[in-house]
Order: sequence, then structure tokens, then C-alpha cells
Amino acid sequence: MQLYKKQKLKVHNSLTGKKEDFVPINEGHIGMYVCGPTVYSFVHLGNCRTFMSFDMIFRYFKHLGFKVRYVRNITDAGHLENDADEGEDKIAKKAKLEQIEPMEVVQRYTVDFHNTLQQFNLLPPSIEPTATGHIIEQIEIIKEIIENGFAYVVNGSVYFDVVKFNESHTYGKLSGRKLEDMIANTRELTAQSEKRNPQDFALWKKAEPQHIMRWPSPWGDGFPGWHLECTAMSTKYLGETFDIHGGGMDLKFPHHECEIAQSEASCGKSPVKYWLHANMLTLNGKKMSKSTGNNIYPSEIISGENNILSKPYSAAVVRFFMMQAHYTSILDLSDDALQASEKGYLRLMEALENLPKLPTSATSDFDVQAWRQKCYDAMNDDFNTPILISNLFDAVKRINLVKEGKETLSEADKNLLVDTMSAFIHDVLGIENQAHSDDNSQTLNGIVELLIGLRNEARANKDFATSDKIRDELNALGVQLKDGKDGTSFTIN
RNA sequence: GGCAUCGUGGCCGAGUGGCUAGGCACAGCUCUGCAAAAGCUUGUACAGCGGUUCGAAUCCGCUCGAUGCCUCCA
Repeated sequence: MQLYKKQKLKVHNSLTGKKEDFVPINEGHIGMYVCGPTVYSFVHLGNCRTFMSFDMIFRYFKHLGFKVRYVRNITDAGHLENDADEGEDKIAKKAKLEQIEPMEVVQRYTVDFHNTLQQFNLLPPSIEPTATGHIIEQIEIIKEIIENGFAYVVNGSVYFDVVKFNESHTYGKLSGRKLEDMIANTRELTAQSEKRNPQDFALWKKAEPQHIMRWPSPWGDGFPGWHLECTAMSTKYLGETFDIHGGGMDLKFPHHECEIAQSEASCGKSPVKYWLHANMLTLNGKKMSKSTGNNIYPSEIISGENNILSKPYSAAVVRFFMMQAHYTSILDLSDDALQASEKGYLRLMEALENLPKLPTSATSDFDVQAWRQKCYDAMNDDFNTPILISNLFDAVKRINLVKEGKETLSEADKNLLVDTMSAFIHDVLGIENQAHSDDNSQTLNGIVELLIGLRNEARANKDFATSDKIRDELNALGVQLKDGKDGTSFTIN
């Protein structure tokens, strides 16, 4: 039997603001769409958090035995700098700045994006479509929206008529906004706008003669609006209505709101059953953002080359740090917090390494079955990774007790514990053991064992000056010795 | 100004009507030649003020503060 039939999951749906029982549209199958990056610069850590959160969700679905189609797009066209009529495409702007082809910009930052996510151990999505690869689909949707009377053509551009739409539908249901309020609060700055209403958004923009990124359409040469690509690609690969749509909290309005409007205006259906939003990562209490410069790049954390943190942190530690907070909470990055996470991470990894070597007994002091279910309960409650991790640390304590001979574990329970720990840490949380990833670790271990032997001889001879020298100098090199009941063990940092 | 979210012990971070996660740091103890590691013990925190309730950090109201969105952002 598939695990998902036994483990009942609840998810927080942004559309209703409530935790709801998760029931996929087609039993055993899940369609999930997550808004990917606009590839006009390097991904910063805040971007990574969102993708990591949905990676964890993707992994848990797979762990439960669901067949998941996970679509995450690459925005390589259509993302405007601002809403003004002469607004520039972000990628085209960058291309002009660096004096290269727009597609070179796209290629460069797409490669960076993939490399970075790989470092953080994210699984690739099932499909990773690009906006430029789906121009035809986008044009088709625009045609439908025009046909249904919810869009209008002006001077080679097409705009979505929000006011008209709101007469028969509700614009703002996801973000909790009312169109009347939005209109009342509009700053009247767009004097010569070709839009009927400031709330209207572009489905298709006319390309000026010097604009490089352009495609033919029934309305002339141009390029698609940003909100439209997600509607086109999610519909194509997941259908008119699918299970989960994810993205950063900052995309809730207007991006996701517009997606809902586009779907309802074209095919008449609400596109998504469960909307999931990941919260922001802050730095110094402020949102990380490319546009304000308040950000840190993953490579800077791993290399330690930055002015914010006292030392480098591995990708696994950063991932563990992120998983210690719930994905819907704001998380603030700081050196203290990362240091605390690093220590916890190392303790967890050490227990995980010791676990298979543990002695077994006829009986167990630890109810592994009950503990295992607690881990599932945590994840079933809207992917509560902090609670899951607290449960993992309960197991760490029991592992250490068994290691010291203070508690017992049966063979069967030990095996179950090994399986469960590995499943949650590696498969679900996606946390790898990077504590000893050296290629030379075999040699290194041998050398340390040799020194331990020499030290033990010195200790037997009560030559503590020598034994302490070995221990302290190894410690200075990052090799920590631990004298236990069954001899000396060590960790390498 | 509008909409939304949030304010938890030294730090990070769960919880959301009674049973008061977890990590890190600190202190004491056990173990140890000494350390380290590990284990045990200790912290009675929920912005403020009212209200509902037998009972609130958790619900309601107000005040203060922070953040996000309202123009591009994961």
C-alpha cells in the first residue's frame, strides 16, 4: 500500500487562508507548478529558500508514493522593469548593459541557477519550460481572453481588462484585495497611459523597432506579458485545473492574482486547488532583494567571502538552517543563527554515522514505531520541518544513550530507525552529510587512527604530556578526539 | 493611506485555549588522568492594556512596534 493512503496530509491554502485536507484531483497523482526565476542575474539566497521549500515539499510527496509532475519555469522573456508603457524587459536591459545577446544573458544565469540549486541538493523538476519556448501557447490564450471580452487591443499591445473582469468574476480573491480599494488608492501618475485602467495588465506588449526580443503575433511584433507565461505553461503541462501552485509570498500580488484572472477569463476555470506561498528570507531584518542590494549570494556564504558572516558555511548547513524554520514563516539570516545550526547539524550527522554501528539487544527502550509516526505527523501538518527536526534530535539522544550502553535497541528497531532517519534526513529534508566529503578521507582516517594508537600508548605509560600534545594539536587541525568506554573516536570538521 | 502577516526565555525557532517542541549558548552534576564528547538537571518566555473563559502565549478589542505587498522581485 502506498504511504499516502496511511499518512493524511494537511496543507495551508493561501486562497482560503486555512489548513485543509490535501486531496489531489486524481488519486495518487499530483500536479505542482512553482514560479521559477527570471534569469537576468545570479540567484540570491532568498530565491534559493523558496525553491528549497518547494523541493522539500516535492520530496515529501514522492516519499509518500505520489506520482508528481513538478513544473518549474524559467522566465527568459517578458519580465518588465516596471509597469510604465515604455517599461524595459529585464533581460533585454541586462543584455544591453553587458553588450551581449539576450539569450547569452539567459544562458549564463540559467546555468548559474542550476549549479546553485544542485549545490543545495535540490532535485530537478519534472519539466522546466521557458517562456520563449511557449509563445504560441501564450498567443492562443490571449486570443481566448479577447474573444471572451476580457482584453482589449491598443496600438499593437493587448491589455487585460480588470474592471470588466471584476463585473462577472472576483479580482483579488487570493490577495484579499478589493478592486474598488485599489482604484481609490491609485496614484494618478500614468497620465498618457494607453491602458483603460491603471489596474489593467499587459498580456502582449508591442515591440519598439529597437527591441531585440520580438515575436510575430496577430497584433504585430511584440513579446508576452510576464503573468501570462505561467498560465500558458501550467495549463499546457498540468491542465486547466491542477493541484498545487507555489511561489514566493511576494508573487501573491499581482502575479498570482493575474494568473487566476487569466485562467478564469480564458477557459472559465479556476486554475489551482491549493495555493502555497513560501515566506521571505530576510537579512538584517529586511527582505533580501536584488533591486535594493540587500542580499547575499550562495557562493559568498560557501566561500566565506562576505562582510556579513564570520566564517564560511557549507550548503548542507545552510539547508539545515532553512529547514529549521517553517516555510510559511519569515526567516532572518544571521551569523549567530547559522553557527547554532552548524553545531546542531554536526551533532545530527554524527549520530547518523554512529547509528549503524550500534549494538543491539533482545528488547528496546525506545518505541521506534511511535517515534516514526510522530515524524510523519509533523510533516503531515503542512510540512512542519522544525517539528520533524526536533523529533530527529529525540532520536539523536536515544542513539547516544544506546552507544553509551545506557539504553537498548532491538535489531528490528535499529533497522527501522536507520531507515527512518535516512528517509527523513536525506530523502525528505534533502540534507547530505558533508562533514566528511574528502576524497582523502580514507587516508586521513588511517593517519588519525595511528595517532590515536600512539596516544593510547602514551596514556598507558602515564605520559600525559605526550598524549595531550597529540590530542591538542589534532584539535587545532580540526580533528576532535573523544574518549569513550570502547576506546577513542574522533570527528573531523 | 489601503491590504496582509507577525511580535515567544541570552540567540534562533515550533506551538495556538489547560498536558508549556527542538537547536545553540550559559550553569551544575555524572563519566574521564585532565579535557572533549555524551548523558542528566536547571530556565516558568510568550510586546502592552482591557475583555471572553473555570482556565489564554493561544480567542476578541484597542495601543505600540516590525515586516511584506500595493511599481520589478522567490
